[in-house]
Amino acid sequence: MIKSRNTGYLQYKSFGLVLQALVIMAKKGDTCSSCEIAELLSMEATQLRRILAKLTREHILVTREGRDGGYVLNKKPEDLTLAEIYRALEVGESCNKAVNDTICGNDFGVQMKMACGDILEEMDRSVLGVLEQYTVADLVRKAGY
Amino acid sequence: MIKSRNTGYLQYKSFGLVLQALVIMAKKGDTCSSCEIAELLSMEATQLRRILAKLTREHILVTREGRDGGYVLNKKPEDLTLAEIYRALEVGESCNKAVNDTICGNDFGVQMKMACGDILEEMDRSVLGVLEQYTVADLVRKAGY
DNA sequence: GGATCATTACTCGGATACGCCGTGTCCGAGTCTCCCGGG
DNA sequence: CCCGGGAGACTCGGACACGGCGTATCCGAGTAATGATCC
Repeated sequence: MIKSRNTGYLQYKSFGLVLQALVIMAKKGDTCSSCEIAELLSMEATQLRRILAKLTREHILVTREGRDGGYVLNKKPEDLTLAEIYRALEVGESCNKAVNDTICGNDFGVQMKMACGDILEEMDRSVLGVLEQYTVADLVRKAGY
Repeated sequence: MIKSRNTGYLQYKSFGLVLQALVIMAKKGDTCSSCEIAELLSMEATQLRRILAKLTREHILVTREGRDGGYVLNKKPEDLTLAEIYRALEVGESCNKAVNDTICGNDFGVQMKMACGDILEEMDRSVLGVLEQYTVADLVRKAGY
C-alpha cells in the first residue's frame, strides 16, 4: 500500500462548487469576477480561484485580468457537458487513484490490480455516461428561471 | 457553503482496502485475523480493523474474538455483491454529501440543490448498477492465482 | 473633437502560516484454546 | 479415559498524541478602464 495522504476528496467538493459557479456565469452571460461568485456561494474568493484555474487550464473558461475582469465561459452553456467538467477536475482519476493507492506492490497486489482495474474503469465510464447527458444549460433550466 | 472539513475521501480508500481483504478471506474460507490481512496489504492492523468494523456493523462480516479469532464472511462470496460493500461503507453517500456541503443555504443554494439532486442520484444509481453485477467471487476468479 | 499617455483601480494567481482530520501507537475488555488435575 | 476448571494467549475495538493536507490570509504581477493633456 502506497503511503500517501489523502489527495483528492477535494475534487468532489470542487465539482460541486464549479457547477454552481458555471451556472452563475451562464445566467449572467458576461465576465464574472471571483469575488461576486464567491459571495453568492459564501466562500473564500481565493479558494474559488484555485479551483477555477483548473478549468482555465482546460480552456473551459477564459480569464480576463485587469479592471472589470473575471471569468467567461469559453463555450455556449448548452454545449458544455458536465462530463467535460468532471474530466477537467480529474474527479474520476482521483477516485481511481485512491483505490489503487491502497494496493501494494507484492504479488497479491498485482493480482488485485488486474481484478479491480476493469471494474474501476467501468464505474468511471458509467458515471461519465450519465454526465454526458447533461449540460450547464440544463442545470440553469432545472434551477428555475 | 457549510464549513465542514473533509470527511469522506477515506471512504474510497476503505473501499479499495476492503475489496482486498474480502478476497483474502474468500480465498482462505476461514477466519482471518486482522494481523495476517494487514501484513498482506502492508498496512496497519488497527486501521484495517477500524474499516472492517463497519462491515461488521452491517452484518457482512462476523467477528470471532479470542484466540484464533478474526473475521469471517457472513455470506458466500458468490452472493456478496460489490454494491453491498459500496453501500455499507457509504461511499456514494459521502460523495453526495461532499457536493451538497458546497451548496449554501441562500436562495441560489436552494435552486442548485434542486437542480443537482436528481443528477447526483442518477450518478449513484449508475455506479451501483455496475457494482451489482460483480461479486466477491468474481474478484477472486479475476485475480487468478 | 480626437488621439496619446500616465494614473489608477481592480483583477488573477502564487507564497506563506494555521487548524483540523487521518494516521500511528498503545492499552483494556472479552473470549476461545489449551493444559492440568480430579473422578 | 472423560470431564471440569483455571491459566494463558490471542483477538478486537476504543483512547490518546503526532503529522500532513486543506484552508485562510496576504501580497505581487499584470492589465483594462479612466481621465487629463496635447494636437
